[in-house]
This record gives sequence, structure tokens and C-alpha cells, in this order.
Amino acid sequence: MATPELKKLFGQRHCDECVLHPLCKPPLVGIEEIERLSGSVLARRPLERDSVLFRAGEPTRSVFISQNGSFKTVAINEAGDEQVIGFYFPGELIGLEGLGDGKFRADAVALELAHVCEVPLPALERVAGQRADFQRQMMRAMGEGMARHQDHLEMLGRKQAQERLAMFLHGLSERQGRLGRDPLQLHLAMSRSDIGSYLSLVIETVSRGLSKMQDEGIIAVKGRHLRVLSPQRLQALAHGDEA
Amino acid sequence: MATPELKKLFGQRHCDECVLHPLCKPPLVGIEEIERLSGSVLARRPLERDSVLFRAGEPTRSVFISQNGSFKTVAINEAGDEQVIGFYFPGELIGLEGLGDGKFRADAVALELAHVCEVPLPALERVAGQRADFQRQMMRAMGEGMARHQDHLEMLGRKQAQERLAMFLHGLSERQGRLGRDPLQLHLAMSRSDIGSYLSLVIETVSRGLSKMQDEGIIAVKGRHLRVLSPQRLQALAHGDEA
DNA sequence: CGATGGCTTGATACTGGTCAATATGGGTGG
DNA sequence: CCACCCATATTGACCAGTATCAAGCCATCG
Repeated sequence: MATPELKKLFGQRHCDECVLHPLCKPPLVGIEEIERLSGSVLARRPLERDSVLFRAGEPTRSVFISQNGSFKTVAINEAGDEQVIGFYFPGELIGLEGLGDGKFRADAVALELAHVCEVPLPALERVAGQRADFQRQMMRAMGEGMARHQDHLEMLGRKQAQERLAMFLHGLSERQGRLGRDPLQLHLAMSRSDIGSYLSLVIETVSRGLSKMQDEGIIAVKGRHLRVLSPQRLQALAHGDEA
Repeated sequence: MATPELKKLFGQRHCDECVLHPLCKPPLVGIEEIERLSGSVLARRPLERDSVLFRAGEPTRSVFISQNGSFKTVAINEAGDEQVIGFYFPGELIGLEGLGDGKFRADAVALELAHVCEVPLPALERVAGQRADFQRQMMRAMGEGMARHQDHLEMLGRKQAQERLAMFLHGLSERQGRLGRDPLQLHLAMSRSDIGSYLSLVIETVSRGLSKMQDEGIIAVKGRHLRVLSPQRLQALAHGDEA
């Protein structure tokens, strides 16, 4: 849907994939509105694996959308230990937490080669002020962000490691599906230790959990490639229906 | 600061305390803007303890601000078990999660007698569309909501029950202070089991943890009244600095 | 005054964290 | 192109912390 003009204005390549996100979904913002901020909306160079998109504490001047490539956000507490707070896939807004007090609350790190689109806040606010529908989309995007956090909280609320893992995989699968890809074929862009940090489990427990699911014939794992063999049983596990 | 006119327009009583929140803080929105939506912004009757402000699944037509009295939000998963997702104190926006897909994601329940101010979404959007500063405040409020979720995530990330509890109390203390009250004098509006659910601990562990802190002279607890005796040690505990 | 719900305290079992050894595999340099 | 190497992941043995089960306490309310 990304029209040639839209592509040109937003920067360049890959916006076709970005269509997924409400922000980019036409006819959200007409060309003429985009025009008005074309000076400030700019595309970004590719970010390679492990490179940092923004750091906790930095003033929030923009939010970001990955066009392709996934990210993690990592919070570092005063004790110095890291915790993975979220994973972001193409089309999802990154950095919304920073809108609270104007500073990012976590580091954002590319999990693989990625291309992000940077949206400066002034531009965001300007368009939002002029287009009620766009403003609603922004709210919606933030609401979705909060909803994802809530899902994460519910994951951590489950006491059984196996259930958390199952919820995690199930969630990945869903998101994968929404991206139009095969929901049963997961490429884990993140390391085991990222997963562990995200689920508040040590890496050994993650590993054991995956092995167990594999033994039970629910999934097939090989390194960072994972195939869901029985979505039903995976979901059941996620809901704590069985051991 | 709530001028008499403002009071009248918004409904009535207690808006003085609401001043705490950016949304209500003048001169955020001028009287004339308020005027335009005075028809739709309305105050609410008191809600007594345990009464439900909204339920998960209901369409989000409004968000709410408690003028006095605290709330909890409770998510119920498909397995049927409840989990406390958040606590809300006067001046904090409740229901923002609903902006994502237009449905509330959790039940909101009054922990004590409360008075809430209901802000219909159309009104919110209308003013936001007209006043850039108000719109920014909304974003800020949502950002704060996400930040609170992140704090919660960091709490659940700590593996030691004692640390989680300490973080929780420390957080309460801070919020209490921000409300202008004595940060060392906490009235726990929520039950032990609410705390347990929030921290993903069973009620016995919460109880034991509080008792232990009391034995160590960090706090003094009596039922739902709690006094922080040593804020430093509490904070140290929260950061995992010692056992 | 008894009953009820919320909280505390105790004893035991089990899950997951810790420590340690081994395996795997992607990348680099010869 | 192969071999080595280091980072990442898996597996095992053990132990600590918290859930579980159970009993008793305390306060409030009818």
C-alpha cells in the first residue's frame, strides 16, 4: 500500500513491510499531512546486531518503528543487573515508554540486522494535533504497548517455569502469524539468556524447558530455529491445563 | 487550583485533591476548552469498597481518575485465576490499557471508598486535538503508566521474595510521598493476598516476609498499617544489597 | 458471644537456582 | 577448505527458597 510518494517521503525501502502497523497503514495520514513533516521524518541507516538504538536515560526525541529486524529493550537497575523488558518485531513502535518523563527507560538493542524508521516527537505531535484519526492511532499504539506489558506481567505471574515458556512461545507464534509468516515456524532472534531474562528464569531452566517440550513432542528445537508441532498442546501448557 | 468554574464544570467536589495529576493541573486546559466538553465530562458517585469500576472485555468509552480512594486492576486469564496487575492511587489515570483494542483488559476494583472522575474518550480526543499541550500531557500520562508497568516487571524479575516485597513497599512509600503524605506511614489499602498476587507470591510468603522485616527492625507492621523505620535499609533490601 | 474472614506461624516437599562439566556450532585464520 | 576456538547451549547433581498443607491467632461483625 505504501505509495511511491509515501516511500519517497518516508525515506526509502522496505516500507511495504511496515504496512503492518497502524501508524503506517493508509489511509491513516494523507500524503499532504506527511508532506508537512517530510522534513523531519527520516529513515535510518541499517543497524547491525547488538547495536544500540537508544539508551536508558537519553532524552526521548523520537520513537522508532523497525521496518525489519527485531529488537529487545533492556533495563538496568541500580544494582547493575540487566533485565530484558520487551521484544519488538517489525511494525511495532519502540520507545513509547520514554514519553512519560521524557527519558527512555531502557536500552534498545538490535537482535539482528535491522532497519528502523525514526519518527521525531515534534512531527508526531504536529500530525496528531491536526489529524484526529492519527491521534487515535497513536493512543491505540500506546494502548497496545501497555497491553503487551500486561501480557508480560501475566507471564511472570505464572509460577511454573514450563508455563511461562509455553506462554512465551505461544505469544511469539501469534505475533509471527500477525506478521503474515508461518506461526509454527519460529526463528528465535534472541539468545536463551535473553529469553531467561525476559521470563525471569535462568538460562539452564529455559534450556531444560525447551528440551522437555521437545521430548514431549510439542515442539522441535534446533538452536534458534523452532517448530511448533502441536499448537494445541502448547496452548494448553501455557494455560496451565496440564504438566 | 481548581477554580470554582472548573469545579462546577467537571462536576463538583474533591477536585482540589485531583490537582495532583497533570490532567487536572492548570493551566493545562483553559476554561473555554473545558466549556466545550462540559457536557460530556461528568463526575461520578462514590464507589464503595470492592465495587467494580469497569470489567475486562467492556468497551472502553472512558478513562478514569480517582479523586480519592485507591483501586486495583485484576486480570483473569482463560484458566480462571486472577492476577493483580496494578494499584492506582488518587490522581492516576485508570483504564489506559483499554485504548489499545478498545476493550478494557482487566477489572478495576475499588480497594476502599472512592470517588472517581470519569473522562469520556470523545471528550479526551476532542480536547487533545485542540490543545497540543493537553495532548502531550496525555502521552505523558500513558508513558507514566507504561513506566509503572515496567517497575512492576522489574519487581517480578527479582527472584528473592524479600527483595520483591522491599521494592513494593519502597514504591508505595515513594508514591505516598508524591501525594504529599508522610512516606514513612503507609496504609495498605490492599489485602495480603492482593499483594501476593501482585508480586506473584503466595500469601504466606508475603506474611513471613513482612514479619522478617519487622524482626530486623526495618518496618513495623500492624495489620494494614505499616511504618517504615529504616528507609535506607528498606531501599538496600529492595536493591538486593543484603539479606 | 460465637462465627467468619484475614493474617500469622510451623513443618514438609518440590521446583528451579547454583555450580560444574560437556556438547554444539558459527566464525576466523592458517 | 579444514581445524581450531570461543561463545552459546545442553545436561547433570545438588541445594536453597518458596509453595503447599495445616493449625492457630486476631479482629471485626452479626
